[in-house]
Amino acid sequence: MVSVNTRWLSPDEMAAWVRLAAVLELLPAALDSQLRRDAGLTHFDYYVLAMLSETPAHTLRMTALAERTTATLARLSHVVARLEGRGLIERFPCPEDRRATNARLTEAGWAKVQETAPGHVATVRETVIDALTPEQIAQLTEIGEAILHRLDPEGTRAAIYQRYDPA
Amino acid sequence: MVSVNTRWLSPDEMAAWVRLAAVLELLPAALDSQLRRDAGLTHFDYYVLAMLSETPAHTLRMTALAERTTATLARLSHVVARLEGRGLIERFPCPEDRRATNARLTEAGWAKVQETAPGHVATVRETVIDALTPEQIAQLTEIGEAILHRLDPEGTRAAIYQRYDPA
DNA sequence: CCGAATTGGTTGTAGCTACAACCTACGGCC
DNA sequence: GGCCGTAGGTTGTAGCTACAACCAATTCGG
Repeated sequence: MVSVNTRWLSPDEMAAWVRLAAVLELLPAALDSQLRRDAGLTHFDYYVLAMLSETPAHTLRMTALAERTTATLARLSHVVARLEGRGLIERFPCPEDRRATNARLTEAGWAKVQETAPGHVATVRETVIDALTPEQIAQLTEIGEAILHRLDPEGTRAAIYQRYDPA
Repeated sequence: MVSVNTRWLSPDEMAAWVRLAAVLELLPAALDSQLRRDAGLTHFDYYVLAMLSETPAHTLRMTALAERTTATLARLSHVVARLEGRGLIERFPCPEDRRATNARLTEAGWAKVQETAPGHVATVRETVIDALTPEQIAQLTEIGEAILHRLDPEGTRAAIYQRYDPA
């Protein structure tokens, strides 16, 4: 099964990949640890709350929420169940489609987002945004776009980011 | 505790961050799933074996291995214990320092790396490297460097990548 | 309409990671 | 040369994710 003529990485490619791999390992840990320390939330928990907070009624169907957070429905179901247990989210059956479930931010959940957001944004600035020049920000957008196009050609899972178009 | 004047992200910054966050979520999953399917290894398992395979004697002290894989010693200890149970790695006390433990690739472990590497490299090419132009590869190296400098100013945890210098 | 396939979601469980507690060996220092 | 602090690792456990099995509601073909 082993290909006899693998195209190995050139030194330039290796340099880029090794750094990306290290970022992949360290950055999620850094984000998680700030949010856990300051708000008792994982990064994914926060993302779920944040996505709900950006809608007019602070409400989304589970499937829509799963798309916006690039998660599987199973994972989302577990996470929302925990957040519901903590009183930050409430679930109720969708009137239009009786298969579906809506998730809505509670008052406490909305308050949690508002008090957590500044610290999170500050961390993102410190570790990523403020480390880069404006040109690099633009380059990173293009690079991210290119990689996501390979990871998810249909754009079904990560459809959200298209709303944030720099143009 | 909430800062009254948070510097929120501009549209350009938001565009870059949202894409990076999506990559952070999807890329590790893609790498893990290929390696799990084709070799029964997690991406971290593979990294551990790969780092050992790059040394002359296929041997490293646990602490050194932890640095090269940017992991905590506790995590590495669990992982190596599992890989040892599968016969891919063996541990033995370090002669020079009786506190220390050496980890060495077994024959089977070395074979595993050789048969797994091509498929892994192919995945890295498909999802990242071949999606980018040579200019973008260079830009990604710089961007990764800048972010890592914030995540780990001392360079203690991710010292390895300095060996792969494009210059 | 009626049955099959599909959509929307939940739950059980195995496996990995983080965190903290713990143990042994080495080094300095007086 | 004994004591304290630190370095090097291991282990126990709680919590999160992935995977697969499962169930109910809807849609579609004939």
